[in-house]
Amino acid sequence: MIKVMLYEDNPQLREGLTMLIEGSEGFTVLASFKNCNNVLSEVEAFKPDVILMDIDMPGVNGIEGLKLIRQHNQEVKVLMLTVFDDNKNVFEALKSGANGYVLKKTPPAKLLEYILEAASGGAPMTSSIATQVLKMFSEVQVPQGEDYNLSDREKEVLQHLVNGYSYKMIASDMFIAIDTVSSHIKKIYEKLHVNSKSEAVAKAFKDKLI
Amino acid sequence: MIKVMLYEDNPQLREGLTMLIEGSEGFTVLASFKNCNNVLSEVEAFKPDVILMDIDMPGVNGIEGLKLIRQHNQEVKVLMLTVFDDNKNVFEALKSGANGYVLKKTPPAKLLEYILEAASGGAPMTSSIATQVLKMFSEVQVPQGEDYNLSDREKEVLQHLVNGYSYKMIASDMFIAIDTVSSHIKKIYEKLHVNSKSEAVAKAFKDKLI
DNA sequence: TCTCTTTTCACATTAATATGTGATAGGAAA
DNA sequence: TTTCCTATCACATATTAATGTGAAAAGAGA
Repeated sequence: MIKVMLYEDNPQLREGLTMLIEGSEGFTVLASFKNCNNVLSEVEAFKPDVILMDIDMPGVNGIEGLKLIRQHNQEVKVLMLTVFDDNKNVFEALKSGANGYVLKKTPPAKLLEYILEAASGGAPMTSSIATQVLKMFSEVQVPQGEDYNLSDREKEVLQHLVNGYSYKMIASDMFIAIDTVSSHIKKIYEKLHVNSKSEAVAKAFKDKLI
Repeated sequence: MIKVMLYEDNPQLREGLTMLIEGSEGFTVLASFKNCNNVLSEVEAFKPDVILMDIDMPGVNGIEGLKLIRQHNQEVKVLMLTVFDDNKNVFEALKSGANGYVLKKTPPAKLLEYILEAASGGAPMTSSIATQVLKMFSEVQVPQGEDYNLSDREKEVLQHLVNGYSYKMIASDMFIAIDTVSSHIKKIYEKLHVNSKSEAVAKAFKDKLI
């Protein structure tokens, strides 16, 4: 028996969902609320398996509610329920530890399937949400950080610069003369098109050379 | 009719998949290959709707193949196919623009459903993959980089350091004396526990102060 | 073989940085 | 009101960094 809790401000939808879930074999609704104002004590009291969480609610909304829950409870599965698949909320919810994200227009049968999937450790997502999630990943595209053709020795020196070493320290660390360090650094600056240590360090971070 | 291309090194599986897809109403296999060595010209020649791409292949593997494809073609849907749901590959594939990620143990009927879903712009994912993807999101948590209590003016100076400005440039940019810049930087070094520009810049990047 | 790149070193000079000490003024907090 | 922090500026000095010029050896590649 999967124990469900419901957070949804619309009374009709709240009733409808309750009836749907209660009327299905293997599911039960422990309680339902119209906002997350007392989410912590409620979840603590009812100990549900899955929480259906609307995002747009007056008072403490669904995302804030999720965050509150996750501060104390990593176990309970939280399935976000929303009308819109807008990017910002999706990202925020997933980042905050949601276990799934489905649209309200999901057909009843599918919704029960999603609840079951969440309860058993899956990550149910409406297709349009999954597409968005993938898009977020591909937007993380590292802009193919240029290579600048640094030689091995030059990379080594750059790494030392990033670590905040002075020429003298680099020289002693690499067992070479300070003038050699200077030579390498001249070459590095030339290749990176910079002319100071801090610019080189910044570029190393930005282009993920290190 | 959904036009599918297949990259899979195992001959049995390649044959099996071909038969499955060819034998299904509305699907056709344009061609299949055992590695991605010539993926660009092949995709260019056949213009498939969906590519089923194995990850572990000798020669150019599936992830490299995907990257190659995405350099020239953003349209074709690429569905990654693999035995393992290991974290590194999943992330790399999604980041590189995969449209879905399914395990080989997926039942045939489900696989066809996934292909269809990919073709129509969805993002099919095996449940275990979706769970992983969500986990990645919640791990993105920025570890709340320390604050160091830099004053506004100090943050401004630090930003200039990160941009590679010299004391002189900062002074002229902020309309203050170079000695004032020096004072600010002394204070910054004190607060960040460093004692050089490049260390400060590195720390700024590492702790996301800028 | 010749050329190019990398790695190494040296000497020299100017510019920039790091650091110390000290001072003034305004605003916020105790 | 006194104290603390911030922001400003000044002077001084030692260290470090940036840049130029030049050179030699080793290895890769044409």
